[in-house]
Amino acid sequence: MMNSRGDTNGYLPKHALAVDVVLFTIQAAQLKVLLIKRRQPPYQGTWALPGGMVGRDESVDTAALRALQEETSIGNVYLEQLYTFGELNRDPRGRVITVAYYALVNAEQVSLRGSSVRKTAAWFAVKQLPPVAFDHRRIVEYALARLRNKINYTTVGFQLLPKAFTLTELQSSYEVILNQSLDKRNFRRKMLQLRILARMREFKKKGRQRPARLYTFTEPKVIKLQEKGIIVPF
Amino acid sequence: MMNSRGDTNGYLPKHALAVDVVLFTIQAAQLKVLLIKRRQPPYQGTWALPGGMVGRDESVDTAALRALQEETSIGNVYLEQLYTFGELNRDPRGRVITVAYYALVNAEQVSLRGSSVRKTAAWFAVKQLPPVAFDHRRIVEYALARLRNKINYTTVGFQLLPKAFTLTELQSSYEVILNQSLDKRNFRRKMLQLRILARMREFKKKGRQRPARLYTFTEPKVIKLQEKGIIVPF
DNA sequence: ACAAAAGTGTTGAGAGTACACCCATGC
DNA sequence: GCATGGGTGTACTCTCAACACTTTTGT
Repeated sequence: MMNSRGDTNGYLPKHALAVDVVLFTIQAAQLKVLLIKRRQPPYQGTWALPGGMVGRDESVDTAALRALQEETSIGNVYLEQLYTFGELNRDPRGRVITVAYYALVNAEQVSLRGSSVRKTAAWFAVKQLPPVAFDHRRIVEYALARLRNKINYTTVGFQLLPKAFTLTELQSSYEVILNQSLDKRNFRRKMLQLRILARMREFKKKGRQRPARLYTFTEPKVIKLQEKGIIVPF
Repeated sequence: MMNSRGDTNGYLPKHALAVDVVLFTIQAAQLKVLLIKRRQPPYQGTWALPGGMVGRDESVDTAALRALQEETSIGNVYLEQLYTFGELNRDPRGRVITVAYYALVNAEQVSLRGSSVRKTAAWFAVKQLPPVAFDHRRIVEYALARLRNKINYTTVGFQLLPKAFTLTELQSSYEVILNQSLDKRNFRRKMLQLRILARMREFKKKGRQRPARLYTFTEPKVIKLQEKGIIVPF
């Protein structure tokens, strides 16, 4: 019999606790997610989110970071807890509760540890996900909704870009995430008047067009904009 | 050695999993939280959030609801998952991970099961919390931030009111949550133009002033407003 | 008649939206 | 000189924000 915290009369149920991470990046003007091909049952041979069990002596956040680093080599990542999925039958092996996270990286800063014999990791466009294991599809949807929402009033979106970027690249990342096109002049005005970007001396020369001015994000980390936000939703 | 989901080589760490619920209500023009006086160590005699361990055969959401119903008698509650706190040393007894929730009730619809010998439950103004057990202070702060944010673009706030309410009561609940006063005319115009409220025939007569028109919330449940929101933040 | 809360409009400022052409470069 | 993406300004609309007086009731 168990009534409230700690009042367990000697019986304390324990649970398998997992973490799953939706790692987003932008490649080839598409929003992509990292998936791992499972080598063990259940769902053997099916793609799944990077994840793992939470160890006895690590925090849940640490476990999420570790899961990511087992599949990729990345230094700084923006990692944020999403939601905990605690239904009874989400894992065919039995009761497993998972704490889902999402993470954002610049495609250039990450390399997959795909050489391992035991695992295969690959990027998939969010719009064209293969069949995925467990309830991972739902988790990806959830993460995407959060990301779409959050780039409107925070600067998380900058995590997907390299340190120096052009305004066109920035706009393109917003368009890919929101899945809609934005007005170039309005976007630029809005971004510049937020006083978040520093104009660099350098230009980006790519190809035979006019070089584009490079900018950097001046804030030390992700900031929450107390104003009306960056891009107006919907 | 443990690498990724299910790849545990026979060793699978299991964890004690708790739920904690921040139950908000409005009483005497104050935002209040329900706390329970602990009867067992650790933190014996200290106030704590209602909560409990997640059982083997219940979902995490169910456990949160159950924790609430052990302390109060309430029917429908708005209950939403907040965040999972998974640090190593948040509980002096050892590793306990907690999934925090927040809930909103109308003060008239809830009655405390305080008659039990073993427990004492009481409402405390959020502004004047007593010392609380574990990291529960942080959880309350987190819940408050979420609530403040959410009433700006959803209708969760309506959960704190009875079915029929006056516009003044509605405004007052917003003011209490946001901890700031709002302009009466602007508030009413904004609320009415959302087309969410139905004007009732009845009036509320309280005392010797002019009677106030009663309204009901027309939507079946909480809705997310895709527009600019209800009250503009900050 | 007075105390108390209910109810009601207008104006100015700022932000959002829509929209089209010239510029700098490489080939 | 031309193809390619880079870069720029203005006018209209709409929402937000500030602000004060009249109405209805009970005593």
